[in-house]
Amino acid sequence: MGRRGPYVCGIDAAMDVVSGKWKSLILWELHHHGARRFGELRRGLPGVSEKMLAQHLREMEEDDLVRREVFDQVPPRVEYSLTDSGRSLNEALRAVGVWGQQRLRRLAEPA
Amino acid sequence: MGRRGPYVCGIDAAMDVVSGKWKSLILWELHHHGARRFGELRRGLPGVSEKMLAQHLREMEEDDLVRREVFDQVPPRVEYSLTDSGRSLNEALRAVGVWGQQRLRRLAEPA
DNA sequence: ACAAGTACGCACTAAATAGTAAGTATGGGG
DNA sequence: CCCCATACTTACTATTTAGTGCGTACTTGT
Repeated sequence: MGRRGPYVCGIDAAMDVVSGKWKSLILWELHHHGARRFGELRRGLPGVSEKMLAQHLREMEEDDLVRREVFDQVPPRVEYSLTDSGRSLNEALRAVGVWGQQRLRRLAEPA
Repeated sequence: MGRRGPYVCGIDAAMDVVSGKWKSLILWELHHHGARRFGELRRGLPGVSEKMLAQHLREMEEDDLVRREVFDQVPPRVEYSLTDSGRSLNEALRAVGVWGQQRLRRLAEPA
């Protein structure tokens, strides 16, 4: 899929790992719910398909943003949580989220 | 192109306007060079095609991130600069850029 | 016996995004 | 006269990304 470098600067390197329709939302979900199972995440992200969710989680695992823990049970149980790197990325995105909320307000009030 | 809403949260609303291979870099270029002409931007973003640059600039103008000024001269002169909204988005992205630089360091030192 | 829930993988299709090459109008330089 | 530069647009193609639906293996519930 994506490129994983070479990057011309930090923003470039960061945007590469968050670009993907659901990645920032996955980060957010995991951040404020802690560990979540595949199905919980799916229900928390209305509209995501199983395929995309799995694919994004794989990539984020490869990029060391999320940790995947498999419990040897039946029915299968798999939990996802943020790594330190994922947590700090999510924090770095906070200011962006605030900007986005202002944008939402601007869009809502056409003045 | 994209969606321009509806958005489930601020991050979503913000990511929508910065997603695009060059948008964050355009923001950065305009931020630390001030007003720039089309050709200057193109030369400042190695690898961008004229088509993509024009397309991204149109979208960013629509999203009120950049301002476009046309000078009635021959040969044509068009200048792009950040709006207040674009400037504040760029500031919000600063933390993300810092995170990305750390990632670059991690990628460089495979330790 | 049969459907549901679990966490996916795979094949196929559709849609979005990006690249390439050419064309537009104008004036200056060789 | 022809080419270069400016700032694009358009047409066509290629690549990437996303959506749909089915299959898997096992267990509990009806």
